[in-house]
Formats: sequence, structure tokens, C-alpha cells
Amino acid sequence: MGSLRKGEATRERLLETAERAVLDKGFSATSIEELIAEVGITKSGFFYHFRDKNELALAMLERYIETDLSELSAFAERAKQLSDDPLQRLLIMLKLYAELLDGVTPERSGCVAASMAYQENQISRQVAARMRDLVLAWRRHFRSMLDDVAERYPPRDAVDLDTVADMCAGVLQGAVVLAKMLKDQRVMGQQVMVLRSYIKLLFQPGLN
Amino acid sequence: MGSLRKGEATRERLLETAERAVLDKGFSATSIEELIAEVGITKSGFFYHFRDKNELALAMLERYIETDLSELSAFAERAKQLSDDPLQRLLIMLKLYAELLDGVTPERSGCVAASMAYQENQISRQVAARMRDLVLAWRRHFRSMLDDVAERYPPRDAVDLDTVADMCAGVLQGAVVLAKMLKDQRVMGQQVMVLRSYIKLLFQPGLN
DNA sequence: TCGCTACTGTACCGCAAGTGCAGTTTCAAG
DNA sequence: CTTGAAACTGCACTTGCGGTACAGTAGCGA
Repeated sequence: MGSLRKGEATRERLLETAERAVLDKGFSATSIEELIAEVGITKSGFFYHFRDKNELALAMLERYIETDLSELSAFAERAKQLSDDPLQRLLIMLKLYAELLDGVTPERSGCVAASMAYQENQISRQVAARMRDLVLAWRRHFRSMLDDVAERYPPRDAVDLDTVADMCAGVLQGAVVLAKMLKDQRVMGQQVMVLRSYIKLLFQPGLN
Repeated sequence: MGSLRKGEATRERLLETAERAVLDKGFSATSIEELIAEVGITKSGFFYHFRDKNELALAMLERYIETDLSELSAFAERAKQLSDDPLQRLLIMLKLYAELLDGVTPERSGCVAASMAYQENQISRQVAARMRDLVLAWRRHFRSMLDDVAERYPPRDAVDLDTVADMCAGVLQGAVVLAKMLKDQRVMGQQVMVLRSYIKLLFQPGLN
């Protein structure tokens, strides 16, 4: 059938190789020639799959968004199984995420979208649009969890829940940057745990 | 005297131009030829000042660190004048920062260090070392303010203050990334205000 | 055996980084 | 007024990368 054609396999290997390289050293520092050498095809072969480097970026982003969002859903699902309480669910999910981050290798850590974000004005409109979609998806995801929490536990501080939802994604993005700057992966897990502390303080009753 | 030599002025113009370009479109997308065209010197002139692009990066980072840390100190100083209470000082400082971020233009927003952080393995050891220094300086800065707060107001949650200090810098870094991805500057100010909310909840007494 | 998919091979262009070096202007100290 | 260092210019050249163009071909399923 068409679903597992040979071309798809090569394309996937290119995307996988590119993702590793991009997370390790950035998009513009990743050369096409380096990718084809690792995958074992020629330059012509590369341009058979992608019109140009920008289209590679778009495909990488598309792929990243898909896996990232399904990972997020999986964690939410797992948390749902582990507790009935909306606050506990959110806290469990953040703990799961922190544990995931502690186990990831330095070279593979980072966000494909964020690595492209800092090269703003050289990326295409389509890439920019998909980046925006991703942030909005994160916002929706955390917002819906926060809504469930706020319904049962009134927040202790007057904050906009969309902004708190953004913070959930933002703290992680910031933690990645700090981890890269410090060359210390541990800060990622740590930062998520501090975010958890905020959620606890914001909603959890009976904390003095 | 040696302090305001002509060479220093040209070098400074190069660094200033480079910083604007890098914040707008990233380091690797910023070409030397574009810089010299704007500054009005030749390629040879550029290489008289910097051995290569990496040395430019190092000088930019050095310059950025200096101005960033002095800006931070200035805000802390201003907050010190406005209140005697350590918690209020920190909250005021964050508010000042949020206001600064709301007023900055999109092209000039961002952190020179962070824009280089995502190109990790192609930057020199020296640049990496200075990036580390910067994060540690941020940590020290916020940590000392947090220590003052914690002395008077015991924290409501068992968190490591170094990690909270990292979060102060991290939320900002994350907010920059989100702002770039969303093309919406407002999230930067918003995120700092949520961070403020955390500090309030963590330390402020009498909140229910 | 036909034709499509998935490539290879070759040749070439333009741009940016970087090298090397000789020559020139500017300006301040002797 | 001269001299010499600082701050460049000018030119020629190399390498690497992104990208174009296009002809040819191996494998494979209908």
C-alpha cells in the first residue's frame, strides 16, 4: 500500500536526522550536505523530497508538533487515570513531565519550534504560522486543565488563566534555554517542579 | 586619550548594528557583509576589529552581559529607593521590568545570549563560558533578593531558592520565545506579572 | 513491458566566510 | 615637520553551502 512506501522511509530518516542535528546545533548550522552524508543519499535525492531548506524546516516542525502534542495528551491521559481531582491531575502531569525531562540526553533536548523562533525574520510565513498554532495548542491544553481546577478550587490570586497556561509552556521554554546556557540538564526538571509549586500555591486550599 | 579612540567608535557601531540584526533574525542569518554595508567600512576593516565571526559573537555577548547586568542593578536600586520591605522591593522590581518589556519594539526584543544558546555546538568554548557566567550572575542577583525576602517572610512552600531565582530569569527567557512564536509582545509583560504572582503567593502573609 | 517512484550523476551558479597582503589615510607624540 | 602606529582600503583568491537544471536509471508493482 501507499502508507509505507520506500520514499516515506527515507523522508522520515531525513527528518529524524535533521531533528537531532537541529536540537544539537541549531537549524542554520545544520547543512544539507551533512544530512545526506548521514542518511546515505545524494543531494539530488534530498531535493527530491524537499524543495528547499525551508520546506525541510516546515516538515520538521509539522512532525515535531504532532509528536509533542500527542505526548502531551498521553501525559494528561495518564494523569486522568491516576486521580479524579483536577488539581492533582495537573500536578501529576507536571511531575511526569519533570521526570521525562530529567531522563532526556543533552543533545536531544530542546524544542524544534523554539530553535527556529530565534531566527524569526528568515523563516517562512508558513513556519511562523505553525509555530503560532503550536503555542495556541499548548495554551488550549493547559487552559482546559486549569479551568477544571479553578472550578473546584478558586484561585488565590487574580490572574488570567490564559496567561498561567502560557506560563506552563513558557517556563519549559525558558528552562531549555537556561539548561543550554548552563550546560546543566537538571534545571529543566527543577523548573517544572517550581512551576508545580506555583500551581499548588495558586489553587491548593488549606496551605495556611 | 586612549579611551575614545576612533577604532573603538567603529567597533562599537559594529557591535550595535550586529546586536540589532541578531535580535531581529538570529546570529547565523546575520552576514558580515550586511554589517559592513550598514556601518560603512570594508570587509578588511571588519577583520581588523574581529578575527572571525565567532570573535564578534564573543564581543557582542560581552557587551550584552555588561548592559544587561547594569540594567538589572539599576532596577534593583530603584526598587530599593521605593520601599524598605524586601518583598515589596522584589515585586516592584518585577513590575518595573514588566513595564520595560511592554515598551520595547519587537525587533529589539530578545536576549543576545539566548539567541546563541540554541546554536550550542557551533559556538566557541569562550562564548559558552560567558553564557554560563551570565546565568550564574542572574541567579546570584535574584537569590540575594530572595534571601532578604525569605528572612522576613518564611516561604509557604519548600522550594530551593536558587531554583526560584533561576525561574525569574527563566520565565523571561521563555516569554521571549513565546512572544516570538506568537508574534505578540504582550506575553512578555504578562509572564513577568504571573511570576510576580508566584512570588506574592510564595511569601506574602495574610493571603487567606 | 510499461510507467511511476525514488532516486544518482554531473555540471554549474551565487553568496558568504575567511585568508593574505600590500598600500593608504589619519593623527598624535617626539 | 617627521615618524610611526592605528585604522583602515583594495584586490585577489579559496572554500563551503544552498540551490538549479536536467538527463539518466534501478526497482517494482500493475
